[in-house]
Amino acid sequence: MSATAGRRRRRGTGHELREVVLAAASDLLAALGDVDALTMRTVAAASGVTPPSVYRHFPNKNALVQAVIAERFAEFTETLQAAAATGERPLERLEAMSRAYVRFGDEHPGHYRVLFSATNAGPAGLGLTPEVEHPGAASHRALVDAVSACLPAARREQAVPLATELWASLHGMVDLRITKPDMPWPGPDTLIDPALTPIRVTAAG
Amino acid sequence: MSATAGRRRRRGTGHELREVVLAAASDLLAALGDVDALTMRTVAAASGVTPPSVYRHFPNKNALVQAVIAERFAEFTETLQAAAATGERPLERLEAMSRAYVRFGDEHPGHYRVLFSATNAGPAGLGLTPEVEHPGAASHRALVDAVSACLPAARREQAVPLATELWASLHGMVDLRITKPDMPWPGPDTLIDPALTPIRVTAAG
DNA sequence: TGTACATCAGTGAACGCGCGTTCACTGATGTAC
DNA sequence: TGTACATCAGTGAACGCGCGTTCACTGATGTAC
Repeated sequence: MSATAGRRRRRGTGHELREVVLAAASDLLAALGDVDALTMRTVAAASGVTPPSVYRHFPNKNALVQAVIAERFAEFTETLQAAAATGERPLERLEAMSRAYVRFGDEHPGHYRVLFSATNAGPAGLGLTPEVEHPGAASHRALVDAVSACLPAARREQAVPLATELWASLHGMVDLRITKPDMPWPGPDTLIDPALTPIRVTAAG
Repeated sequence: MSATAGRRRRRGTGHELREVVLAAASDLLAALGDVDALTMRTVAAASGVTPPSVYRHFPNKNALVQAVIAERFAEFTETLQAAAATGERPLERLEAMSRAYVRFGDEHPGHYRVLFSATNAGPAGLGLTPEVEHPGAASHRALVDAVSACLPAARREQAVPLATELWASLHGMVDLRITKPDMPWPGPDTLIDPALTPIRVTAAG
């Protein structure tokens, strides 16, 4: 993040600055919570470098943002999976995963918004092509799998709608807690338990 | 929206253009879904007028945006209350209100995002002062009241957390359906019914 | 070991653009005489 | 009824700014001889 290295970088190790720039952009997006508010100039300054240097490592702003998003989605997916690994029974694992989801949003509100609040349409949209898999697809699969594991084989076809409904609840509480921090929000656990009720009912009944 | 009136407006009726500008800004925000993507120039052009004319009726962009938000929140609140009026029993009324909430988001995705997705912090934040009531406070009260009416008197103190949880579910499904339209979303009714379960349980048990 | 050279990650300056906003001005209107 | 005037909602042009991005250039480095 500082300019100590300057121009003294050695040949063949040119990816050092790439890492620095990526980290700076990630930190700035965490603070800003908005892709449009990020500028190449502030990324360069936070990396201790002039703006054109950033273009030696990323062809344009969108490529830089996409790289950060890919990194943070990977981290998010790992967080979910690590939490799920702590439980014994499938329902415990799903509950741990749900709590980890909300905790990620609470602890990284800026990143959460960048990952989940972008429209990908209109002028502010990211240039995602339908050919490539969405960078958040892995986390979505993790959630569907965790729900599926709770259901008896005969009801597995309900995993997708049930996971979607759970996702909506989790996303809603995280997003509202971020955008309306002044409201008297109940603790996350108060909200997570009821969100799991439909899955418990389907699993048991 | 057209330039027919031109400069021929009469003294004392100067609010005609104010209405035109307000409607143009509202339509543009519906299409853009993002306050930052709205420009005073496009508002002026859509109103059939030059940019400085807009400043005869609104002191700056933020004031114009706030006026649109106030209008649309009022419309949203009326939509919720009108839907609630159709039901007989309190639970029917709350269900009708929930459906109206989701329908509003489906039918006015751009406006919904402008109303509920703004951060009010950071560079893109709206200049809301804590002194004045939030423009969406009335709709929130309507939801709390509808939940409260479903509960026996002894459990009324749970109205706020239960309403918050319902709000999170509704907001989550609307927001995700808007931002990820390519996903295979189940119909809204499939998602609304489970979201009401905690309230049904609390009302009955 | 010493020197000439090719490489390429960095720089300083600038580009064109669109933005919110301001300025002096204009000319159709309603009013006073 | 006719004319001079004050009003003020509109205009055309421009401001300063920050943005993404490009350009020719530089100078420390590793390599070949």
